[in-house]
Amino acid sequence: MAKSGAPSRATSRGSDRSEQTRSSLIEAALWALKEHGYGGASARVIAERAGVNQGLVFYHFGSVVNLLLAALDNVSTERLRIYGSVTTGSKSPRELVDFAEDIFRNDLEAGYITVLAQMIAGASSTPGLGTEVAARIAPWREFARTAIETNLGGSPLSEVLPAADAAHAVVALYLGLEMLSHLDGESAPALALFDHAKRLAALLEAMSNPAIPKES
Amino acid sequence: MAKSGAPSRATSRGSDRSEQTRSSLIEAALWALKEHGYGGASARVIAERAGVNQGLVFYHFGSVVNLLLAALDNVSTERLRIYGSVTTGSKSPRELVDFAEDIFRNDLEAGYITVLAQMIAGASSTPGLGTEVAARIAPWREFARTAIETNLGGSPLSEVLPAADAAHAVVALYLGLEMLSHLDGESAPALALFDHAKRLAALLEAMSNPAIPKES
DNA sequence: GTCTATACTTGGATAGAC
DNA sequence: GTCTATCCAAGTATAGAC
Repeated sequence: MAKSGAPSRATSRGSDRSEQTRSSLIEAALWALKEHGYGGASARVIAERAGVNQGLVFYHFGSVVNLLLAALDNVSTERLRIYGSVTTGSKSPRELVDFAEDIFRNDLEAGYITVLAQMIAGASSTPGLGTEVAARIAPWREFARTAIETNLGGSPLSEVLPAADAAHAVVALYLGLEMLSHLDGESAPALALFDHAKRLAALLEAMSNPAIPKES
Repeated sequence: MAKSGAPSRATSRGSDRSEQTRSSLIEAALWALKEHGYGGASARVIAERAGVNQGLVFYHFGSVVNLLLAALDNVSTERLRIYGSVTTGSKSPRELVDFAEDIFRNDLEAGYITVLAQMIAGASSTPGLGTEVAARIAPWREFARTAIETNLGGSPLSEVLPAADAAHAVVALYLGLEMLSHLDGESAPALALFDHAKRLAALLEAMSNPAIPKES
């Protein structure tokens, strides 16, 4: 049952040489998506960035699209690993906005939303890609829904605006803000919105508890 | 100073043969953007749809990107021609949401937002395209700002949320909702949001005028 | 001035080397 | 099993025909 060629270091499964090229290709794919968008994320560009032969994209992933999906998979799991643990605990509207801002800033800086937006937009150009992308970002959307649900579930706001619809709006807003930020080359207008949202949330809290300054 | 070749019908400037191919190319370009996205809007695909030789794209527009920008120009002017006249008149928040919904439904159906989103996303792949697109959609954004400004300028909401920032959010939301609608193949969740928004607007109105059922 | 046939470039994919 | 050299298709652009 000996694996095959090189007998030297058969420790990690799948030969760590293979694993190395795979991961460097994935990293390069993410870079390409952020830097050159979906249209500029070609096998050649990605391979050059990774410092490997262009054909390896197809050997390891079968197609460029599959590589991009694998990259998206990586981002998704990494993202959920970071934020998944923070989702617990009931928050006030203001704290929830703070939380949302943290995530947005972080995602924006890391380029996660760029990757997401480019993959969604690119799905229009590549038959069959849409459902794949949709499946992969379903956890993102579910995370948003849960965060809103568990933190505003009891609030009167949830009566007039169901968590599922609110989450849909939030995700859409994230996407749109990213695209405009990217287009304009500045994220200030997007970030300003969170300040306003915080003020609105504070107002909302004040209205819910009209005259209860402290209750510990 | 005779123009040149065909003397037969020199009525419309630029020879109407030329004008005809130009307009059919623009129409085909819009179709391609909606149907196949930025990445699928190639000279060959567009020309085939228009029923003309592929080289004409470059003769008439210089490059594919220029053709796409011309198409975006067409959409922009058409859109402003339709909505520009409706912008006047002060509306209540509820009426404003109604107005926004009308525009969104119309734009979505016509595919205008798709074209917009694809061009913005595609700008990441094509150097220099970003500024061109930004310049062309500036009127769209200005229109949103003005509509909010003139209709909610006096409202207490404008104190905590400036019209410029609100417009930014609205445009971003439009873009994001379109992308998700396109991805999921359904626009119901997006449209549901307008119902909620209408209810919220009604609530807002009721809160502003606590106990004035009629004043005619 | 308008259009077509052709040249050139880039990108996806695989047959075959190691 | 891993990778490279090579092939083929698609895309942009232009030289030259009408």
